[in-house]
Amino acid sequence: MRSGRRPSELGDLADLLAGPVLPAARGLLGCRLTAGGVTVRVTEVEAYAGTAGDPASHAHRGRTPRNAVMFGPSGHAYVYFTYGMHWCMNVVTGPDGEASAVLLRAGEVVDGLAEARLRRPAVRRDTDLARGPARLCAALGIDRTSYGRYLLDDGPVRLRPAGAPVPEDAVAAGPRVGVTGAHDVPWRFWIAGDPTVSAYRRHVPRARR
DNA sequence: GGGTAGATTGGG
DNA sequence: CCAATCTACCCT
Repeated sequence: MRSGRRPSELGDLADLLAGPVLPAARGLLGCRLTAGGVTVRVTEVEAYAGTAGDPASHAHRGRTPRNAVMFGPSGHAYVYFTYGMHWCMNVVTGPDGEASAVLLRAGEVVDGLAEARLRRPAVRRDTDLARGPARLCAALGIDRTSYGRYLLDDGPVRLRPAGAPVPEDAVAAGPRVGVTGAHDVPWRFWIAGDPTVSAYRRHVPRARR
């Protein structure tokens, strides 16, 4: 896409995702993700570089069956299972062969509210439905079946450009949540003041038993 | 093959 | 603060 512009067309979004991960992460803010009858507006993301110099990336130690899709072309979903119970979703970015990706950390449910509530019955406030990477996937019904899916066509999981562009000065940046290292790298981006942005939690290694 | 830490969440 | 719950990945 033309540099400095947020994606307004599907082609712009495809070009953005094919480029460097940091602009891609910022540009994903405001985009719509639809799955399972629910649509969210993305409000918080984190960038992860490929094997080069990002110890927090799942691709840091090279290609494995789990992270294989990260090494492929951009625009596909990298979905992983963690803590024995949660699914999280990334959008693969960068050129084919480079394993960068953007974690979708939170969103605002803008359509399919009833469906989202069915999947997250304990939630009280609508702003909590997709407030967190695993909560977002739960609200949308995203699991292993979404692994590798291309997001820019008319498949079951669809990513679309922002309805209203997010102004540059409305984007805040800070350290990534839950990562053990690289706390000096401000690769988490969110829409400042948005109530659906997840709370920051410092990573605490679990005590050994 | 075994041991361990994990891009989290919900409850106390 | 801590348990839940299980998998991918590295190696005591």
